[in-house]
Amino acid sequence: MARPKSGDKRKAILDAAVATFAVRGVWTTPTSAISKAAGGAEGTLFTYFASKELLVNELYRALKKDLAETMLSTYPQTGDARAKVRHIWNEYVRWGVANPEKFKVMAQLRVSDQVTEESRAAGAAPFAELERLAKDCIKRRVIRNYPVHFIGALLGAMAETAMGFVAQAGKSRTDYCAAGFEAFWQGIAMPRHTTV
Amino acid sequence: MARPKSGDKRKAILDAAVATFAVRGVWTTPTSAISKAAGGAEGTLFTYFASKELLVNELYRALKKDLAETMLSTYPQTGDARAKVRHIWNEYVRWGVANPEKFKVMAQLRVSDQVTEESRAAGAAPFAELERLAKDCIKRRVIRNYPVHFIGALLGAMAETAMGFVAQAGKSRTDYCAAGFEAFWQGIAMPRHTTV
Amino acid sequence: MARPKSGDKRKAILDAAVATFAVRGVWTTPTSAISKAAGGAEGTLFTYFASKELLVNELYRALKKDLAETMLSTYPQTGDARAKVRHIWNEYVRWGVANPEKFKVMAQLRVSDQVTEESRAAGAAPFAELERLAKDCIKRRVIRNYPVHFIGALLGAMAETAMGFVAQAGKSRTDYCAAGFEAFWQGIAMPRHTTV
Amino acid sequence: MARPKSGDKRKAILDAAVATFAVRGVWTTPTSAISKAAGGAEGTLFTYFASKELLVNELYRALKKDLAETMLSTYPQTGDARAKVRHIWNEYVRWGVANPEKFKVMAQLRVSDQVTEESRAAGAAPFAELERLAKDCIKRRVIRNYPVHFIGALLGAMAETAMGFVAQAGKSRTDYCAAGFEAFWQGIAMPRHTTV
DNA sequence: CATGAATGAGGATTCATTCAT
DNA sequence: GATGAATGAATCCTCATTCAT
Repeated sequence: MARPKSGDKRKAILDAAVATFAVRGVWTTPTSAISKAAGGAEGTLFTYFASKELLVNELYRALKKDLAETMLSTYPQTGDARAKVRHIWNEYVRWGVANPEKFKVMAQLRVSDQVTEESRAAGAAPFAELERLAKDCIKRRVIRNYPVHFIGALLGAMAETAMGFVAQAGKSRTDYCAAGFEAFWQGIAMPRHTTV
Repeated sequence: MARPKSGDKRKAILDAAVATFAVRGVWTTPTSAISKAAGGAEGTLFTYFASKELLVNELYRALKKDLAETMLSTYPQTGDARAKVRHIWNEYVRWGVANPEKFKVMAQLRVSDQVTEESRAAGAAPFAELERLAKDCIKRRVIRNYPVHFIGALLGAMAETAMGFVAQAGKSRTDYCAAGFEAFWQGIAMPRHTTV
Repeated sequence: MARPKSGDKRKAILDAAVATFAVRGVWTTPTSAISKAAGGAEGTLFTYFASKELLVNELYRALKKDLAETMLSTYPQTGDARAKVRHIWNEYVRWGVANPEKFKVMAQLRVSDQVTEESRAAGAAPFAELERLAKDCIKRRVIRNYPVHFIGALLGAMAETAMGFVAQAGKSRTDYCAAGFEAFWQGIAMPRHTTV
Repeated sequence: MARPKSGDKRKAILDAAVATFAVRGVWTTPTSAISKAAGGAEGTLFTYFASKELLVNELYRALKKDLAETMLSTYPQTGDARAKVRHIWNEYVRWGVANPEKFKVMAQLRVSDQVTEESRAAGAAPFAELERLAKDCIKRRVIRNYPVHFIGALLGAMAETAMGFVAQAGKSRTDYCAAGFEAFWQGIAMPRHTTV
C-alpha cells in the first residue's frame, strides 16, 4: 500500500481545524485555511474528510473523546462520592483552561445545527461512567433525586462557567474552580438535617 | 424625523432573522433568506443594516433587551431576596421556553466571534438591576461572597440548562424549573448553621 | 420592478455559450468562459440559468427552436410533396452551413447524457409539421411505408452529412446539397415501375 | 520486450473506459472512475496513457479498429457489388447493436474536439478497402459518381441511424436494418432506364 | 510496475453587497 | 425608499496528474 493514509496527517488537520476555528469561527473559516494551517494541500483535507460538515462532526467526536479521556483516565475508583465528583469537576475545568481553543470550538459546536444527533450520541457515550456515578449517589441519598442527565447538564454548564472565569481571571483572589464546585455540590447535595 | 426608515420593516427583518437563524444557523443562512422571510427585497435589508455583521450585532442587543424587559418588567421591588431571585429565574426560564427560536439564536450568538465587545457590553447593561440585587444579598449575608458576575453567569448557565429540559420534557414528572432554581439557590446561599 | 431580467442578457448568454462551446467543447468550457464571452459577471449567468446543466438543456431547446423556425417559416403550404421536402432539406442544410457553431454544438448535445428526455421531447415538438408531411406522402404512396420517425432520422442524418461536406468543400465541383437530397429522395421514394 | 507493460491491463483500461464513458459521458467521467472500473489503481492508468486526452484518442482508434475488423474480417472478396455493400452495412449495424456502449462512446468521440486529426486519420485508415469498393462501383456505373468520402459518410450516417432504431425497436414489425440498406442503396444506385 | 495519498489549479456555485430602475 | 438584477470575490470540492512507498 503506497503511502498509507496517515493518522498523523488526519490529526494534523483536526488540530489545525481547532486552531483556526478558535480564531475565525467554525462556520466562517474556509477549509483552505485549515489545510494551510495543517501544512498540506487544499485537496488533502478531503481525502481524510469527505466534506467540511463531516470534518466538523468528526472534530466534535474527537473533542468529546479527548475530554472524556482526560476526565476519566485518572478517575479514582475508590473514595467517597464527593471526592469522585470533585475529581471530575477539577479535570473538566483543568481541561478547559488548558485547552482554551478546544473549549471555544466545543462551545460553538454544541449549538451548531450541523452536528448531527449521531455525533452527539457518539460524543456522549464515553461519559457513561459519570451516569453510573450519579445514579449511585442518588441511590445512596448523597444527592437529590434529579434525573441524571439534568445533573450532568448542570455540572457541564457550571463547570464551563467556572472555566471561563478561571481562564480570564488569571491569578485572581477568587478560586473559581473551587467556588464553582462548592456551588454545584451544595446545589445538588441532599440537604442535611443538621450541619456542623 | 430621526428615523425615516420604517421601524416596522426593521423589526420585520429582525424577526425574520431570528426565525431563519433558528432553522438554518446564524452563519449558514444567507441574507437573502432573511429578506425573503421578512417579505422584502434582498437589497432592502441593507438600508436598515449596513452589513450582515451589523445586523447580527443589532440582533444580539435586541434579544438581550427583549429578555431584560421580560425579566424586569414585573420585577417585585419589595419582598425577600429569595423571592426576587426566584422571580428573575422564573421569568428567564419562561422566556426561553416561550421563545425557543430566540433562545436558540442567542445561544449561537453568545459563542460567536462576530458579536463585538461593545455589543456584549450593551447587551449586559439592562441587567444592572440584577447586579444590585446580588450585591445586596451578599452584603446582607444571604448568599455567599462570590463576585457578582460569577453569580450572574451561574444563574444564566443553570437557567438555560433548565430551559432546555423544560422545553423538551413536556409534561414530565420533574419540574425542572423548580429543581434548577433549588440547585442554584442552595448552591449560592450562605450555609446555615442549623437547617430545619 | 428594478432592472428587470433582460431577455437580451439571456440571449447574450445563450449566444456566448454557443460560441464558446463550439470552440472549446460543451463539457470542457467553464461557465466563466461563457460569462466572459457574454460580457457579464460570472454570477450573472446563474440568475438566468440555475446550473450549467440547465443552461445546456435550455440551449438545446433554443437551438432546436431556431432550426425549426428557419425550416418552417418559409415552408410552402402548396406544391408537390417532393418540392416541400426539398424545401425542408435546403433550409436545413443552409442553416447548418450558415451557423456552423450552432451546428457543431447541436451535434455535441445530441449525444450528450445531460440533455434530458424532456428537453429532447420539447426540442422535437416544433417539427410536428414534418411528421404530417411524411404521413401524407406515405398515404399518397409517394414514399415508402417506413415509420415516420425513421424517415425523419434519415433526413436529419443525411442532411447533416451533406452540411458537413458543403461547409468544408467551399466552391467544389460537387453540389453536396443537391446530391444529398437526391440520395435521400431516391432512397425513400416509392420505386416506380417505369422511369423516364 | 517492446511493451513491458501488460497488454491485458491496457486493454482492461480501454474496456473500462468504454463502459464508464457510456454511462457517464466521456467528458464527465473522471479517470478515477475508469481506474476503479478497470480494477486498478488511479495512478496505473497513467503508466499506460500519459494523459486522459491521449487515452481518449487511443480509445477512438481502438474502437475504429475494432469496427473495421468486424466489418472486414468476413468481407466477401467475390460476389456482386450490392452484396458486398450489403455485407458491410449488415456488419456495421450488427456491430452497433451488439456493442451499444462502444457505439455510444464513438458517437461522442466523433463530435469531440479532443480527438485529433491524426487520430481521425488513423481511425479511417482501416476502411480503405471500402473506398476501393466504392471506386470500383462508380467505375462500373453501379452507383452514382459521388465523391467516395461522401458515399462513405452517407453510409455511416444512415447505418448509425438504422442501428439506433434496431436497438430500441426490439422485435418490431419493421426491419430497420433492411429498410435502411434499401434506402441507402436506392439513394446512391445509378438510376436505371427501365425497372422490372 | 502497482498503488493510492498528495497536490493544487480549476470549476461550479453562492452570497454579501451595490446600483440601476 | 423599495426592488431585485448585477457583481465578483470567495467557497467547497473535483480531478488530472505526480510521486513516495
